[in-house]
Amino acid sequence: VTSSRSPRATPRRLPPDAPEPEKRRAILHAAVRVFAEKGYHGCRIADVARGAGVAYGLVYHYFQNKDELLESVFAEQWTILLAALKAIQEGPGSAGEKIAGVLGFVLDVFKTAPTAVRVLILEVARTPRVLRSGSTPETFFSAIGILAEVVKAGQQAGELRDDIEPVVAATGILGALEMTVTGLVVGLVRPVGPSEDQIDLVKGQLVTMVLAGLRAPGPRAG
Amino acid sequence: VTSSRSPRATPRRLPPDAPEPEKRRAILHAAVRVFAEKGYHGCRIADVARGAGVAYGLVYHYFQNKDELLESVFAEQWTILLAALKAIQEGPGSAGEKIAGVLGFVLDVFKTAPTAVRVLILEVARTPRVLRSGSTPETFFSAIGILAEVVKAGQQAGELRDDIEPVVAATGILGALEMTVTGLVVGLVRPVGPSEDQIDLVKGQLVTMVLAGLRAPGPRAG
Amino acid sequence: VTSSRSPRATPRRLPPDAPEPEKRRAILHAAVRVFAEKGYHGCRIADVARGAGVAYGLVYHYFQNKDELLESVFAEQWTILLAALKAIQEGPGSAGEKIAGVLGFVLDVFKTAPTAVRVLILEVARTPRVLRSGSTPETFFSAIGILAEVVKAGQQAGELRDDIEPVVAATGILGALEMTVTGLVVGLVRPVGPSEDQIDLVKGQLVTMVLAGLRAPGPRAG
Amino acid sequence: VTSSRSPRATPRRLPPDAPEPEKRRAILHAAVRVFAEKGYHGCRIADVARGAGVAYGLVYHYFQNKDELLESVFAEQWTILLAALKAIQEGPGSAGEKIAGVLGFVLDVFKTAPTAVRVLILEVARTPRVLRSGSTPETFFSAIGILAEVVKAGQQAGELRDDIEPVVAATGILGALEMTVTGLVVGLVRPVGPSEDQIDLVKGQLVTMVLAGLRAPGPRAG
DNA sequence: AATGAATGAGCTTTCATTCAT
DNA sequence: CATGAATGAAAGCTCATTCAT
Repeated sequence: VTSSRSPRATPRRLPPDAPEPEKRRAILHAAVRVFAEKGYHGCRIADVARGAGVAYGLVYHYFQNKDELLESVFAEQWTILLAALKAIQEGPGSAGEKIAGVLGFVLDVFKTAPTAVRVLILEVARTPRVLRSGSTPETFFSAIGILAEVVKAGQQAGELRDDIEPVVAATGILGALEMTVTGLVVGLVRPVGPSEDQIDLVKGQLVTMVLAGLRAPGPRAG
Repeated sequence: VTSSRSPRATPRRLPPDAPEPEKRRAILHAAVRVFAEKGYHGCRIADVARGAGVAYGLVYHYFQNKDELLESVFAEQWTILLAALKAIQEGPGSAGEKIAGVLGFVLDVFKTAPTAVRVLILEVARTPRVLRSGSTPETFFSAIGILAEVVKAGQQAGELRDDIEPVVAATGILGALEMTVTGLVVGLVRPVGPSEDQIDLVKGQLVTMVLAGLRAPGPRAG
Repeated sequence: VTSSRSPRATPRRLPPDAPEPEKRRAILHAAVRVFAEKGYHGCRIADVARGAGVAYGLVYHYFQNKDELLESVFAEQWTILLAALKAIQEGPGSAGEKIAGVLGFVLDVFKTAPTAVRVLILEVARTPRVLRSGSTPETFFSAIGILAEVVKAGQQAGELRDDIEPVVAATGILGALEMTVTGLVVGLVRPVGPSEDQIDLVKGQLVTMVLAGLRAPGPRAG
Repeated sequence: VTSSRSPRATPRRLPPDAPEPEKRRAILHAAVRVFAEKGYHGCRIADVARGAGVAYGLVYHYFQNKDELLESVFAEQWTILLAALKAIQEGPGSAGEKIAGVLGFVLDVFKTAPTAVRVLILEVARTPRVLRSGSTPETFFSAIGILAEVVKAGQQAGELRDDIEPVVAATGILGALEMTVTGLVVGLVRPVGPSEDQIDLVKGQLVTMVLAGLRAPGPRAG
């Protein structure tokens, strides 16, 4: 693992104005695929280049090094996910509806882009320290933060039980979600090649369970 | 010329009767440490050998190769964990108590051996396909199976709600547990260097939440 | 972790059209030298690379692994030799002349490139099964086949005695040739540093003996 | 190749009186087998020990090191062969009969112990310099020497043509013999699993050819 | 922007040899 | 005599990274 090399001199990110070159895109996409397929360490940049149909060296033209490439993959995926979560958080609806929204969103994305979700889910928090720290502050744990906000709001509104710390609750929720997706990915929860209906079924049960676990044991809430 | 070698006659596993050699133990222990510290790929067998205080080659005397070594680490840890889960499952108590027991057990172990738990938690299901498949059938998913049994029994006893499939429930529970441990490990849920009290606190909240999520919405159970 | 690699898509052989890179040549040449000097097993890749004046890794850029490298050496040398034999076979002249031609050709080559011949002669059929089988069908035994054809033609023309099977004859001829070259190589037949005259002398005697052994015991051949 | 290690301190040959220990025998036998099967370098002493059914270290009890072991194998085999050749040389009969005797002897031995012959034939002169030189003066080339004596005697007796140097003749003869055996071993000359009759056939043709090649072109000798 | 040959440090694996028992 | 665990140097192979074109 050569991660801790030089202190990132020129972050070869694009100048903000220029349109993103097509091949950079291709590389990034290929990286997601290869990454999802072989994991962080099994992912050789030769594979990525081949997968993108570009020359070996071009990867290094667009990305400083392997770590920056993978970091970009993460960043991109997380940016999307976090934006969605934030939108849900700031949108209308009760805390319960928002939580259900988050669970539903992730599982819906999974239906259309299991590979990307797989990358996000299976590899996060298992990548070298260096990769996570600093340069990519957006991680699973940002997601936990957002969800914790939702929970806290729900508690203050009396909707959710308040004998559980928001962070603990959020952690549990996302854990359950992640493992469920993992289960779907590896074919545990359901036979592989996930039919959408099955996923919806699972989604419903997951939402039920999670909300029941958080709902304030109010005066006969139903 | 590795080509003309005959395929290892004697699998380097121990004969089942013989007592395990002290140094094999040492290597295994060192492997857990190094593994936990550097992750699967950062783990060089040179480190393991040094950590165990043995010569380089001895690792290869006891283990076929790096993969088999790490596989053994997994297998060992899982064997322990699964045995404990099974004991809980087959022991006395209601489904709720058993589930609480599982959550408590894992978090208790974490208090005494965070490193080992970390290995189990952080690296499992993130290791190369090859490693997981076949040789080590005991994985996280066996654990899910056991827990699903507990849930099913609870449902049949009318103790737990039955509108959630046991596997889905078990997946959610273990997911929440895993993410909680991860949170503890990476210092999200609480500041690092986990004081036991804090862990107990978290444990209580997790149990509360999980059980609330599963309990049958009975006639005013309180 | 070599396990999860996908089996090399592109065989590192050259595309048949492209001109052979200069350094590949250099590596091959160096391999012949080192190989001849130290034999199959004494031949370390590091030596070859150093001998060719290239970096270690480049060897693996052009050749899959050590075995493939040495296989290429063999293949190349044999290709040359077999082409020459075929040319002789298909050329003009009596069977006796052709046999003499073969013997002469090999010994002449030996005069100018003893190293290469040495590789061919001393290492052939002593290399691991794997190396010989399949991928390099051109071996000593193809040479025997060609020579057997010559013998058979000579027999049918009444020039050579026909109470000996062509294959047996060819085997004997090439055996005598090989051992003679070996003798020259190791300095048995003549003091080392073979003077050309001495070789010519030996050549003459060998040809005499071989032809006498095969000639049809005709009506007073003289 | 660790051949050139220390200058053989204690040649751990047995004291000449003691009977050879049974296990030493076993090791030697196993060495022949493994050697024949895998060649000089593929032959690991672990294999030999296992093949002999003795402990790893015992090999080192009886033999200084790997080279000495293999040397012993050679020495033993050659001792037998050279004794036989010498007996033939010093026995009665014409030069032609003696040459035929040598060819016949080797091919007969091959019928009963192809493995041993294979070792002798396929590996000789391909083993590291060190092994051949000095300690084991008995090599293929001693055999050539003996045969050359026979030829010389035949020439002086007017039986064999004298326009060929004895050494050259002997080299050719043994070369033809070796290659023929090789051909039999690898199944070129005849389908594998050599039926004895086929070998006898080949033997007859080989003798015919060799003698015809050497016989003095006398006054109508027939 | 694009290419891919070239580099070499770093890691895994092998195996002859030693030695305590 | 006999054992086999222990040692460690040596060599094969990988792959991130560079660079001339």
